[in-house]
Amino acid sequence: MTDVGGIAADQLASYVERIEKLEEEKANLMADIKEVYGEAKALGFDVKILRQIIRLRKMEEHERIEQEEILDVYKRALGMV
Amino acid sequence: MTDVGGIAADQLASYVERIEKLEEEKANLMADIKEVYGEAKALGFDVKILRQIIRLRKMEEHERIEQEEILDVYKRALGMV
Amino acid sequence: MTDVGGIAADQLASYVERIEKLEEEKANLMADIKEVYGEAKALGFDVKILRQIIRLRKMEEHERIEQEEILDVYKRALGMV
Amino acid sequence: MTDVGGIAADQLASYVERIEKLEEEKANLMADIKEVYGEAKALGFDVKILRQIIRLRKMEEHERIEQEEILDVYKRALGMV
DNA sequence: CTGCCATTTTACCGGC
DNA sequence: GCCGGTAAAATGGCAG
Repeated sequence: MTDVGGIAADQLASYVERIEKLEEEKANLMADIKEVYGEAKALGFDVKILRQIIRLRKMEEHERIEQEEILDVYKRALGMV
Repeated sequence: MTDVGGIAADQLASYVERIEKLEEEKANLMADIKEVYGEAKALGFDVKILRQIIRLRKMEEHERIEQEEILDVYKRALGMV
Repeated sequence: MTDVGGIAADQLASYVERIEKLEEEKANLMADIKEVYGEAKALGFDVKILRQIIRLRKMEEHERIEQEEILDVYKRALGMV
Repeated sequence: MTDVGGIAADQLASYVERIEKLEEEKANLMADIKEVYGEAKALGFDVKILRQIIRLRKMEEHERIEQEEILDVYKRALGMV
């Protein structure tokens, strides 16, 4: 299982590489996002509020999903499958 | 400053859109990363350790050494050898 | 600063102890909470929903605070101190 | 099962109360812990490392050793010496 | 027993 | 330089 002498070392290296590549892309995106916030700020928008907006819009979706889940739970509880 | 009446509303909408688009891409990447960890796990690698490796490699070498040294000092002070 | 040979070792040990003690109490509380959820579940309540209730009630308070904060931000933005 | 009409409503309210009370105590403890870390920091201790220590001490000794060993194996496999 | 979701914890980043 | 809040990582519980 964990004999990382032999070909497993190559596999391990491969996984590490793939993850690091993806993480780098992610870091770039995060930097982009930050930049956008910076721009907005430079134009006078309140970043804190802006973040709240983003969060709320995300939540609205989640909330909808969640509501559906609750509904579903109750349906099941009532045998309405 | 924050009078979001007039063209500013458009700007605000634009920023929100841009951010949400970037965040979506980010979410996708995160899903990809998760998937890679899943693969590695399926082949018998220890995911927890793998994450540690990724974390360690993110640090500058000297920084990592330094932290390990401090940790060691604390361990000795506490008799954790 | 970090010469942990000498009295500093005692200090360090003291901090570690204090933290561990508090963490233990916290762990106990968490166990208690879990137990309560377990009881409720045993009586037929849906734990997931119950958690949502708790979360919502907590949020309502936070939301209120948050609203006040936003209001404050806008007041400041408008020079209404 | 989840018909919360009748006496069950009282039960539900009771559970909510109990949980909220426990959560409040938990919040207090968390504040205390934070305070202790703050004190330690004020005296020159490295909080981040201190947290690592606490985490390490939470593990069983042999478990900790084992993890360190696996980590070492992975490091070698990746040429991180 | 595995994968998923929620919770908790850690680290980061900005303002004061 | 610290402190607060905010987001990411990691851990743990639960269901299927």
